Amino acid sequence: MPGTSLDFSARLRAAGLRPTRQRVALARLLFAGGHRHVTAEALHAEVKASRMPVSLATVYNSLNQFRDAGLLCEVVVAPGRSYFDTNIGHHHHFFIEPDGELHDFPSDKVTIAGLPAPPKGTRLARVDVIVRVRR
Amino acid sequence: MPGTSLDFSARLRAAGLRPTRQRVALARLLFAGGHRHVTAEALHAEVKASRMPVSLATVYNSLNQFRDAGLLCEVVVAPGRSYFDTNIGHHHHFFIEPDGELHDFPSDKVTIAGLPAPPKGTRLARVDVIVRVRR
DNA sequence: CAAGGAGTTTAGAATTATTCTAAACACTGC
DNA sequence: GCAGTGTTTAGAATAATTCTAAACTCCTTG
Ligand SMILES: [Mn+2]
Ligand SMILES: [Mn+2]
Ligand SMILES: [Zn+2]
Ligand SMILES: [Zn+2]
Repeated sequence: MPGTSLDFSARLRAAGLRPTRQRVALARLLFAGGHRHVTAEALHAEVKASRMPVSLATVYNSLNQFRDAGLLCEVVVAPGRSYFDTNIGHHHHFFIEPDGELHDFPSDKVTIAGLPAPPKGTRLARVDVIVRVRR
Repeated sequence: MPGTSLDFSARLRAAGLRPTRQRVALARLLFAGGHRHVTAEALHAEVKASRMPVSLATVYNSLNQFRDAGLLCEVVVAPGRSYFDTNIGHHHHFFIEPDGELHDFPSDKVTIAGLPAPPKGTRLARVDVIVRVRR
């Protein structure tokens, strides 16, 4: 029986976050099913429809905390449009331009060769590839 | 003698834009020197310091028009942080995380192999690679 | 080289995404 | 249970950007 509150409590605690009712409710929405790409507003709409509504500020706080704790990552595709991504493995994205849909694709078959060395005094943190497509 | 107003007028006209005083002033700042990565606010500050100040709304309008006309492209690196880029050739970016600096690197030595086919009903528009580095 | 109309600029208001504030609230360890 | 600290919340604030509609200017036409 996956998806009990206890699972999410433990997971949050393991990440150094108190398992409050709000965070557990959000974690369930985010992590119970498969991977998701979700905006703060969309997640707020979802949780508002549940029996345990959560304020928008808490949705933002929680998403930022989850990201900082490594439970999520954030993908910025356009000005004012950022998605929180429950897939934290190495992968890249298709961005479908008119609708704003994001789709994952695995990075293990993608090879990026010939990248120049990072500028002096800097260390590589991450390589983001966004493949923009149109209908 | 590169950089006369006439050059920029012609260039704007060729792009289908009326060469107004404001657009010419902005085009000079953007295109007279080498390639630039500039935010709307930064360009507004620059043009305010000139003998021909331009309103912030016009800076935004012009940057969007220049981008739509293919004179610029826009690079989004973080929520609420987008740069207008006078380099419209194929290239990619280093993003230096704490400072927010953007640096070009040419794409001709970079090979991206193994990209999956675009989702059904879509056509590839552009591939953005952002290499995020930290100090 | 006049109009005159379409396109452009502008100040300021509006919108959107996000963060801040500070008071109320709730986990947690004792 | 209680205290204490961390969390939540409504609402205000901030930041980036767009909208509005009135004033202005480029450019074509006569
Ligand atoms: Mn954020
Ligand atoms: Mn824009
Ligand atoms: Zn993803
Ligand atoms: Zn560039």
